[in-house]
Amino acid sequence: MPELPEVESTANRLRDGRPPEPALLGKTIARAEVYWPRTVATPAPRAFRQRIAGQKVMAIGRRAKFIVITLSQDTLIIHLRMSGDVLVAKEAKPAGRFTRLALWFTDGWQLAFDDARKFGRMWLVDDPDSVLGGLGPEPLDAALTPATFHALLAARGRALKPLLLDQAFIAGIGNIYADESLHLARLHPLTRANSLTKDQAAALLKAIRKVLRAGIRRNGASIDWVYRGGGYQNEFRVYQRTDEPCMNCGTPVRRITVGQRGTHFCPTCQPTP
DNA sequence: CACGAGACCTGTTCGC
DNA sequence: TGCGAACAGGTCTCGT
Repeated sequence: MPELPEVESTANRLRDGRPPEPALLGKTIARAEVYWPRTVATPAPRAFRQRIAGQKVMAIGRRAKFIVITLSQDTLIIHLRMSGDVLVAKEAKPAGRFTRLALWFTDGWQLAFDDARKFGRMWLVDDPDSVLGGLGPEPLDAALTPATFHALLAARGRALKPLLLDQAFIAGIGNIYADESLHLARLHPLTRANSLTKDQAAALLKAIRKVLRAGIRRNGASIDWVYRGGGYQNEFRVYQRTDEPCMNCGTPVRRITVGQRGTHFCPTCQPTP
Protein backbone atom coordinates (compact mmCIF):
# COMPACT_ATOMS: atom_id res chain seq x y z
CA MET A 1 0.00 0.00 0.00
CA PRO A 2 1.98 2.88 1.25
CA GLU A 3 4.92 4.80 -0.03
CA LEU A 4 6.75 7.69 1.54
CA PRO A 5 3.85 10.19 1.47
CA GLU A 6 1.32 7.70 2.84
CA VAL A 7 3.68 6.60 5.61
CA GLU A 8 4.54 10.20 6.44
CA SER A 9 0.86 11.01 6.70
CA THR A 10 0.23 7.94 8.85
CA ALA A 11 3.15 8.66 11.19
CA ASN A 12 1.98 12.26 11.61
CA ARG A 13 -1.52 11.06 12.36
CA LEU A 14 -0.27 8.74 15.11
CA ARG A 15 2.01 11.35 16.59
CA ASP A 16 -0.33 14.33 16.61
CA GLY A 17 -3.71 12.65 16.54
CA ARG A 18 -6.45 13.28 14.00
CA PRO A 19 -9.88 13.74 15.57
CA PRO A 20 -11.45 11.65 16.82
CA GLU A 21 -8.14 9.79 17.20
CA PRO A 22 -5.93 11.11 20.00
CA ALA A 23 -2.17 11.58 19.74
CA LEU A 24 -0.15 8.58 20.88
CA LEU A 25 2.76 10.68 22.07
CA GLY A 26 3.18 10.32 25.83
CA LYS A 27 0.95 7.28 26.20
CA THR A 28 2.21 4.22 28.04
CA ILE A 29 1.71 0.72 26.67
CA ALA A 30 -0.06 -1.59 29.08
CA ARG A 31 -0.05 -4.80 27.04
CA ALA A 32 0.11 -6.28 23.56
CA GLU A 33 -1.60 -9.11 21.75
CA VAL A 34 -0.27 -10.86 18.65
CA TYR A 35 -2.85 -12.54 16.42
CA TRP A 36 -0.60 -13.40 13.46
CA PRO A 37 2.81 -14.40 14.80
CA ARG A 38 4.75 -13.64 11.61
CA THR A 39 3.76 -9.99 11.96
CA VAL A 40 6.48 -9.64 14.58
CA ALA A 41 9.79 -9.99 12.80
CA THR A 42 11.75 -9.68 16.03
CA PRO A 43 11.80 -10.63 18.84
CA ALA A 44 9.57 -13.72 19.16
CA PRO A 45 5.94 -12.75 19.92
CA ARG A 46 6.18 -13.84 23.54
CA ALA A 47 9.27 -11.73 24.20
CA PHE A 48 7.70 -8.89 22.23
CA ARG A 49 4.70 -8.79 24.54
CA GLN A 50 6.83 -8.90 27.66
CA ARG A 51 9.31 -6.30 26.53
CA ILE A 52 6.89 -3.71 25.18
CA ALA A 53 4.65 -3.61 28.25
CA GLY A 54 5.31 -0.57 30.40
CA GLN A 55 7.14 1.41 27.73
CA LYS A 56 6.15 4.98 26.99
CA VAL A 57 5.84 6.59 23.53
CA MET A 58 8.55 9.25 23.35
CA ALA A 59 8.58 10.10 19.62
CA ILE A 60 7.00 9.04 16.33
CA GLY A 61 8.55 9.60 12.94
CA ARG A 62 9.24 8.09 9.54
CA ARG A 63 12.30 6.71 7.76
CA ALA A 64 11.80 5.49 4.20
CA LYS A 65 8.51 3.53 4.34
CA PHE A 66 8.94 2.64 8.00
CA ILE A 67 7.01 4.14 10.91
CA VAL A 68 9.51 4.63 13.71
CA ILE A 69 8.13 4.78 17.24
CA THR A 70 10.69 5.64 19.87
CA LEU A 71 9.78 4.11 23.21
CA SER A 72 11.34 4.67 26.60
CA GLN A 73 13.57 1.57 26.26
CA ASP A 74 13.33 0.26 22.70
CA THR A 75 12.26 1.35 19.25
CA LEU A 76 9.13 -0.07 17.65
CA ILE A 77 9.45 -0.08 13.86
CA ILE A 78 6.47 -0.81 11.62
CA HIS A 79 6.36 -1.52 7.89
CA LEU A 80 2.88 -1.55 6.35
CA ARG A 81 4.03 -3.32 3.16
CA MET A 82 1.11 -3.75 0.76
CA SER A 83 -2.01 -3.71 2.89
CA GLY A 84 -1.12 -2.75 6.44
CA ASP A 85 -2.91 -0.05 8.40
CA VAL A 86 -2.73 1.29 11.93
CA LEU A 87 -5.89 2.34 13.70
CA VAL A 88 -6.28 4.09 17.01
CA ALA A 89 -9.50 3.09 18.73
CA LYS A 90 -11.22 2.78 22.07
CA GLU A 91 -10.31 -0.23 24.10
CA ALA A 92 -13.74 -1.74 23.61
CA LYS A 93 -13.22 -2.20 19.88
CA PRO A 94 -12.74 -5.95 19.26
CA ALA A 95 -10.07 -7.30 16.94
CA GLY A 96 -11.30 -7.29 13.36
CA ARG A 97 -10.95 -10.00 10.74
CA PHE A 98 -7.65 -8.51 9.61
CA THR A 99 -6.23 -7.41 12.95
CA ARG A 100 -2.78 -8.99 13.29
CA LEU A 101 -1.56 -7.25 16.43
CA ALA A 102 -2.88 -4.79 19.01
CA LEU A 103 -1.38 -2.60 21.70
CA TRP A 104 -3.41 -1.27 24.62
CA PHE A 105 -2.44 1.88 26.44
CA THR A 106 -2.90 2.58 30.12
CA ASP A 107 -5.49 5.28 29.38
CA GLY A 108 -7.88 2.95 27.59
CA TRP A 109 -6.96 3.58 23.95
CA GLN A 110 -5.57 0.92 21.65
CA LEU A 111 -3.47 0.76 18.50
CA ALA A 112 -4.62 -1.99 16.11
CA PHE A 113 -2.46 -3.21 13.26
CA ASP A 114 -4.73 -4.46 10.48
CA ASP A 115 -3.27 -6.15 7.43
CA ALA A 116 -5.32 -8.23 4.99
CA ARG A 117 -2.35 -9.66 3.10
CA LYS A 118 -0.15 -10.36 6.15
CA PHE A 119 2.95 -8.84 4.53
CA GLY A 120 3.33 -6.11 7.16
CA ARG A 121 6.09 -6.45 9.76
CA MET A 122 7.08 -5.02 13.14
CA TRP A 123 10.39 -4.96 14.93
CA LEU A 124 11.07 -4.16 18.57
CA VAL A 125 14.77 -3.41 18.82
CA ASP A 126 17.13 -1.42 20.97
CA ASP A 127 19.13 -0.32 17.95
CA PRO A 128 16.99 1.09 15.11
CA ASP A 129 19.95 0.83 12.78
CA SER A 130 19.67 -2.94 12.92
CA VAL A 131 16.53 -2.51 10.80
CA LEU A 132 17.08 0.81 9.06
CA GLY A 133 20.82 0.67 8.56
CA GLY A 134 20.88 -0.42 4.94
CA LEU A 135 18.58 2.26 3.57
CA GLY A 136 19.61 4.78 0.97
CA PRO A 137 19.22 8.54 1.35
CA GLU A 138 15.90 10.28 1.99
CA PRO A 139 14.88 11.96 -1.25
CA LEU A 140 13.61 15.06 0.57
CA ASP A 141 16.79 15.49 2.57
CA ALA A 142 18.60 18.60 1.40
CA ALA A 143 21.88 16.79 1.98
CA LEU A 144 21.13 14.88 -1.21
CA THR A 145 22.31 17.36 -3.82
CA PRO A 146 21.85 17.10 -7.59
CA ALA A 147 25.58 16.48 -7.95
CA THR A 148 25.52 13.65 -5.43
CA PHE A 149 22.47 12.14 -7.08
CA HIS A 150 24.13 12.30 -10.48
CA ALA A 151 27.17 10.51 -9.07
CA LEU A 152 24.99 7.80 -7.53
CA LEU A 153 23.20 7.27 -10.84
CA ALA A 154 26.45 7.23 -12.78
CA ALA A 155 27.66 4.31 -10.66
CA ARG A 156 24.74 2.10 -11.68
CA GLY A 157 24.00 0.37 -14.94
CA ARG A 158 20.43 -0.53 -14.10
CA ALA A 159 17.24 0.78 -15.60
CA LEU A 160 15.81 3.79 -13.78
CA LYS A 161 12.52 2.25 -12.72
CA PRO A 162 13.87 -0.70 -10.72
CA LEU A 163 16.64 1.50 -9.36
CA LEU A 164 14.17 4.03 -7.94
CA LEU A 165 12.35 1.16 -6.26
CA ASP A 166 15.59 -0.08 -4.69
CA GLN A 167 15.41 1.13 -1.08
CA ALA A 168 19.16 0.83 -0.67
CA PHE A 169 19.65 3.26 -3.55
CA ILE A 170 17.07 5.84 -2.51
CA ALA A 171 14.52 5.37 0.26
CA GLY A 172 10.76 5.73 0.24
CA ILE A 173 9.82 5.65 -3.44
CA GLY A 174 7.36 2.97 -4.55
CA ASN A 175 5.54 2.06 -7.73
CA ILE A 176 3.25 5.08 -7.91
CA TYR A 177 5.78 7.80 -7.23
CA ALA A 178 8.42 6.13 -9.41
CA ASP A 179 6.13 6.25 -12.45
CA GLU A 180 4.96 9.77 -11.63
CA SER A 181 8.52 11.04 -11.16
CA LEU A 182 9.78 9.54 -14.41
CA HIS A 183 6.92 11.05 -16.36
CA LEU A 184 7.47 14.48 -14.84
CA ALA A 185 11.19 14.21 -15.62
CA ARG A 186 10.38 12.91 -19.13
CA LEU A 187 12.56 9.86 -18.75
CA HIS A 188 11.69 6.39 -20.04
CA PRO A 189 11.54 3.80 -17.21
CA LEU A 190 14.11 1.62 -18.98
CA THR A 191 16.69 4.38 -19.36
CA ARG A 192 20.04 3.24 -17.97
CA ALA A 193 20.95 5.20 -14.85
CA ASN A 194 24.53 5.81 -15.97
CA SER A 195 23.37 7.33 -19.24
CA LEU A 196 21.83 10.41 -17.58
CA THR A 197 23.42 13.79 -18.07
CA LYS A 198 23.91 16.11 -15.12
CA ASP A 199 20.84 18.07 -16.18
CA GLN A 200 18.71 14.96 -16.51
CA ALA A 201 19.79 13.75 -13.08
CA ALA A 202 18.93 17.12 -11.58
CA ALA A 203 15.57 17.09 -13.33
CA LEU A 204 14.83 13.61 -12.00
CA LEU A 205 15.65 14.58 -8.43
CA LYS A 206 13.52 17.67 -8.77
CA ALA A 207 10.64 15.62 -10.15
CA ILE A 208 10.91 13.06 -7.36
CA ARG A 209 10.76 15.81 -4.77
CA LYS A 210 7.86 17.53 -6.46
CA VAL A 211 5.64 14.45 -6.63
CA LEU A 212 6.53 13.34 -3.09
CA ARG A 213 5.77 16.76 -1.66
CA ALA A 214 2.51 16.92 -3.59
CA GLY A 215 1.67 13.47 -2.27
CA ILE A 216 2.35 14.52 1.30
CA ARG A 217 0.28 17.67 0.85
CA ARG A 218 -2.69 15.50 -0.17
CA ASN A 219 -2.13 12.99 2.66
CA GLY A 220 -1.03 10.36 0.17
CA ALA A 221 -2.95 8.50 -2.51
CA SER A 222 -6.03 6.33 -1.99
CA ILE A 223 -6.55 4.03 -4.94
CA ASP A 224 -8.64 1.28 -3.36
CA TRP A 225 -9.99 0.08 -0.04
CA VAL A 226 -6.56 -0.33 1.51
CA TYR A 227 -5.56 3.23 2.35
CA ARG A 228 -8.13 5.93 2.94
CA GLY A 229 -8.13 9.64 3.35
CA GLY A 230 -5.61 10.57 0.69
CA GLY A 231 -6.28 12.79 -2.30
CA TYR A 232 -3.21 12.46 -4.48
CA GLN A 233 -4.89 9.91 -6.76
CA ASN A 234 -6.67 12.88 -8.32
CA GLU A 235 -3.34 14.24 -9.50
CA PHE A 236 -1.91 11.11 -11.12
CA ARG A 237 -0.14 11.86 -14.40
CA VAL A 238 0.28 8.28 -15.63
CA TYR A 239 -0.25 5.81 -12.80
CA GLN A 240 -3.33 3.67 -13.51
CA ARG A 241 -4.14 5.87 -16.51
CA THR A 242 -3.42 3.26 -19.19
CA ASP A 243 -4.85 4.29 -22.59
CA GLU A 244 -5.90 7.67 -21.24
CA PRO A 245 -4.35 10.75 -22.86
CA CYS A 246 -1.03 12.05 -21.58
CA MET A 247 -1.65 15.41 -19.93
CA ASN A 248 1.28 16.91 -21.82
CA CYS A 249 0.72 15.69 -25.35
CA GLY A 250 -2.45 13.61 -25.55
CA THR A 251 -0.71 10.37 -26.53
CA PRO A 252 -2.38 7.38 -24.85
CA VAL A 253 -0.51 6.33 -21.72
CA ARG A 254 1.06 2.91 -22.11
CA ARG A 255 1.45 0.17 -19.53
CA ILE A 256 4.34 -2.28 -19.61
CA THR A 257 5.84 -4.63 -17.04
CA VAL A 258 9.26 -3.80 -15.64
CA GLY A 259 10.75 -5.98 -12.95
CA GLN A 260 7.34 -7.59 -12.52
CA ARG A 261 5.76 -4.25 -11.65
CA GLY A 262 3.12 -2.47 -13.67
CA THR A 263 4.80 0.54 -15.25
CA HIS A 264 3.02 3.49 -16.82
CA PHE A 265 4.56 6.02 -19.18
CA CYS A 266 3.94 8.25 -22.18
CA PRO A 267 5.72 6.90 -25.29
CA THR A 268 5.98 10.43 -26.70
CA CYS A 269 7.16 12.40 -23.66
CA GLN A 270 9.32 9.53 -22.44
CA PRO A 271 10.92 8.17 -25.62
CA THR A 272 12.60 4.78 -25.66
CA PRO A 273 16.27 5.21 -24.79
C1' DC B 1 26.37 -6.60 -9.80
C1' DA B 2 22.08 -7.03 -12.67
C1' DC B 3 17.89 -9.51 -13.55
C1' DG B 4 14.07 -12.71 -13.64
C1' DA B 5 11.15 -15.81 -11.22
C1' DG B 6 9.00 -17.43 -7.18
C1' DA B 7 7.45 -16.62 -2.27
C1' DC B 8 4.81 -14.49 1.03
C1' DC B 9 -0.90 -13.57 1.35
C1' DT B 10 -5.73 -12.13 0.52
C1' DG B 11 -9.10 -9.19 -1.64
C1' DT B 12 -11.14 -6.92 -5.69
C1' DT B 13 -11.89 -6.38 -10.43
C1' DC B 14 -12.03 -7.91 -15.17
C1' DG B 15 -13.18 -10.87 -19.06
C1' DC B 16 -15.81 -14.53 -20.88
C1' DT C 1 -24.62 -15.19 -11.94
C1' DG C 2 -20.33 -17.79 -11.87
C1' DC C 3 -15.52 -18.73 -12.25
C1' DG C 4 -10.81 -18.27 -13.14
C1' DA C 5 -7.27 -15.01 -14.33
C1' DA C 6 -5.07 -10.80 -13.54
C1' DC C 7 -3.85 -7.35 -10.57
C1' DA C 8 -2.65 -4.75 -6.17
C1' DG C 9 1.08 1.78 -2.69
C1' DG C 10 6.42 -4.17 -1.00
C1' DT C 11 10.38 -6.81 -0.22
C1' DC C 12 13.14 -11.11 0.29
C1' DT C 13 15.60 -15.07 -1.56
C1' DC C 14 17.42 -17.98 -4.96
C1' DG C 15 19.34 -19.20 -9.42
C1' DT C 16 21.64 -17.59 -13.72
